[in-house]
Amino acid sequence: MAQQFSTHIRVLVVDHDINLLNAIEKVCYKFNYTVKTCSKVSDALYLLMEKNNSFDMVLIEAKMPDMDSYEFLRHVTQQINIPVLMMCVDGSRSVVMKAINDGACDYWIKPLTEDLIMNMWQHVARKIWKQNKNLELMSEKLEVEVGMKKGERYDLKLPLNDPKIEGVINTNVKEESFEKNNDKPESSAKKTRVTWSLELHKKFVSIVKELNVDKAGPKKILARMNEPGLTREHVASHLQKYRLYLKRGETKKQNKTAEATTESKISNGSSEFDFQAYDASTDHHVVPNNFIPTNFPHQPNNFPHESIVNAVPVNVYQADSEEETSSSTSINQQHNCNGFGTNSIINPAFINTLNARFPNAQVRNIFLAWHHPSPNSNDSTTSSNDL
DNA sequence: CATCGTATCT
DNA sequence: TAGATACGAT
Repeated sequence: MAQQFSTHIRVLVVDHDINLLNAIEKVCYKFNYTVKTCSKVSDALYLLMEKNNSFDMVLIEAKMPDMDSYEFLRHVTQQINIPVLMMCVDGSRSVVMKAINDGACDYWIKPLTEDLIMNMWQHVARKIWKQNKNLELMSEKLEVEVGMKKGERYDLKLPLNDPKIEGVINTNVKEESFEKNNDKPESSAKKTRVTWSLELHKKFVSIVKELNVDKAGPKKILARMNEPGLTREHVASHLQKYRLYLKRGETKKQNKTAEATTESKISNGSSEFDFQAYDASTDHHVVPNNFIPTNFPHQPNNFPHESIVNAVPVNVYQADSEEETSSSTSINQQHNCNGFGTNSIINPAFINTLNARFPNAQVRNIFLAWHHPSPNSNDSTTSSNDL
């Protein structure tokens, strides 16, 4: 069963310890990953650059002799945009947080177990899903089986286990590249509504900062974002909001220093910013160890997923430390906005991707089930041989 | 013209 | 509220 999970995932493993590389490689074979190992960061970089799109994810040791792994991490997550997992014997909190802040999607404390590797495909799946989410456009809700037209999105009332899902997927696969064809004829281009996920926003912010304090125009930002489907208008609109947010932040700061004493702030509920934990520069979106991420992929309760234990994923909506934010927004509420909820929106492009990556129907369904837990998913694969 | 910034709409 | 759209300015 485990083999199905990892089908077609290509992973690059980087570590100075050849023995470990061999061990990992072996386990990767066992779970059917396509794996390439190298013992130097520079080699890894070269491999990634040489031919892009040749790997789906990277697993790298945090302390490498020849080059700073974190630099590598930042580069890969930002420029190449594939998930990077870090691993190290050092599991101290600061180190882990640094890794996560720099973009690592997980952190494994050595010694590793087979389970970690067995489950690492999930990071790729997650990434794909998030990307899909960013491009989401909510057009008219259609019946699943009726009138599918190019470029439209479908509101799949995900009936899990419903054999129709298979049909839908296959049907949609036929029409590919709906964003490539610029059919002029009378097509009233549907404007996509972009959801600025935290990830996307962080990317945005880092680009704005890098592009310098000054006028980072929508055009330039867009160019560096390199996100298919994203338009200048999208960026412009977001930039406007972001600037507003920055302004509010400043005035707030002033008010704050003015009233040094008598804090007494019960966050008057009103105008405290909720602009989605905006400010990717601070650390407060990182939460302590053993926090279970709630904002993504709800897994069926018994889904094998021990790897997250060591991870320190992000929960955007978790109150930030510096002030008790508008507390009333419960995390549970956020669940609905974030996950697939009851009605899931899935677009054809995403289905294509999903289908390509997980040709096995069962795996796809598991992936979908991931967002739509159902009581009858049973998994009990557990093996933990130390490497 | 293209792009940007702001106001306004949904 | 977040994101899209309209529109005048540069």
